[in-house]
Amino acid sequence: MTTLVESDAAAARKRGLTPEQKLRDIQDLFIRRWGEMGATWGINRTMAEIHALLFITGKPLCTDDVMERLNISRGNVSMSLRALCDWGIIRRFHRRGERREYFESLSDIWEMFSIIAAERKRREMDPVLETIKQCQQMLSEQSLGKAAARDEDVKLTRQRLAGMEEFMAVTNKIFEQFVTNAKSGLNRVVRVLLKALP
Amino acid sequence: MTTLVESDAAAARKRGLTPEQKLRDIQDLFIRRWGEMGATWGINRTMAEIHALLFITGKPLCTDDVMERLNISRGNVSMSLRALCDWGIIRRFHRRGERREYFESLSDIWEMFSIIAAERKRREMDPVLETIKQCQQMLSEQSLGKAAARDEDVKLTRQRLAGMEEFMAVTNKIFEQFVTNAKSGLNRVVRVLLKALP
DNA sequence: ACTATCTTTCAGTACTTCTTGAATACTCTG
DNA sequence: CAGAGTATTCAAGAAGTACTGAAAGATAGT
Repeated sequence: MTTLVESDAAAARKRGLTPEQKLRDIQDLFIRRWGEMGATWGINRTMAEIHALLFITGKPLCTDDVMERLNISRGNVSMSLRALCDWGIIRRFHRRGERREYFESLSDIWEMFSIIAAERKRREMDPVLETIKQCQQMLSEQSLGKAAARDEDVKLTRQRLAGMEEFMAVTNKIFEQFVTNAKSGLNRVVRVLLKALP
Repeated sequence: MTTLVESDAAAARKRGLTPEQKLRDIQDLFIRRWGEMGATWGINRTMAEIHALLFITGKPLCTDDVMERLNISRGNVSMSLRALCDWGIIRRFHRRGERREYFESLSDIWEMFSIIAAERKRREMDPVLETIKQCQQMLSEQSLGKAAARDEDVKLTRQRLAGMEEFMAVTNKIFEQFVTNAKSGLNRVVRVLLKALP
């Protein structure tokens, strides 16, 4: 796949494309890869590609720009742009005297990452932590009775839950740090981490 | 959804289930949640559930145990167990004098996390970093020619690529730390990080 | 109020992924 | 080595997701 893309671009260059076309090819390379990555992380490929496009060009684009560039339908673009806005990693924006709306990506990757991390923590990790606590509560001596609570299997499960709780709690904490220290602070976090390690 | 599960379990308790059944209900609660979470992270729900089952019970189980417990077909269980083994987060294992094979989950969550992080880095982040470098190379003055290389749009894209490269590089580094410090070391990493932060 | 331009929605379709179950392969044991 | 018990594979079908295009909904200008 990559090979195909590469050789297309390479061939094109030799055939003497305009600089604009070359730039476009290079951007497409990035866009595709980003889309592929998104797909494996549970983000729909098209949405990831649209975001990659807005990010990599660094320019505000309108619906038709995106449609033309990525060959997708108006409806799809509309829904995906809305979703990206909901996530908060692109901004709608309006040009005086122009009818259509433009969209542009946040430019700071650390900030985008913070936003996404916060949201995924809230949506996916918090509920798990809650469930773990609930399970622990249900496995307590009060809930089960003394005899049952001493059962080997119960003890094992309790142990596993405790391990998982610790893990989730620490992970959550790290996420929180990333979130509250967004932007400038984040770099600090990372520098601290990297220096402190062998 | 949760409410349904909860109230089922609660009702059952009142009807006087055996301790084994109660334990089972509680484990199921965890298993479902874990499955849901997996799904949003690009891991197939069933696979996540099988892993959760092996993890939470802490006991070796055979194919039929899993089939019966989660109501899934033999073929599906077989394939999912293999995939989990490939990931390296569960172990196949053979009991003397018994014909069938058993499976058990690693017990250390930090270790499992390391394993998964390493693999996803390799499969998903490394290729992106490589693509970014390739794009940068193609945008260099040598590749584009002097005039084109000074173009505003080219500069913008170069800037975006640089930002992304930094981000990916740092993230990769963190992942690497997690991986090489697996197990005991990991806790240290985390403690360092958490203490160093406000 | 009408029109031109742009956006959103959504039913239907295309595509992808997951699951099953039956066929096949493997592996012990007598 | 026959056959019982188990495991694996894989084609077909089911379920789930994503995408389109056309129609309806907005909004701004006249």
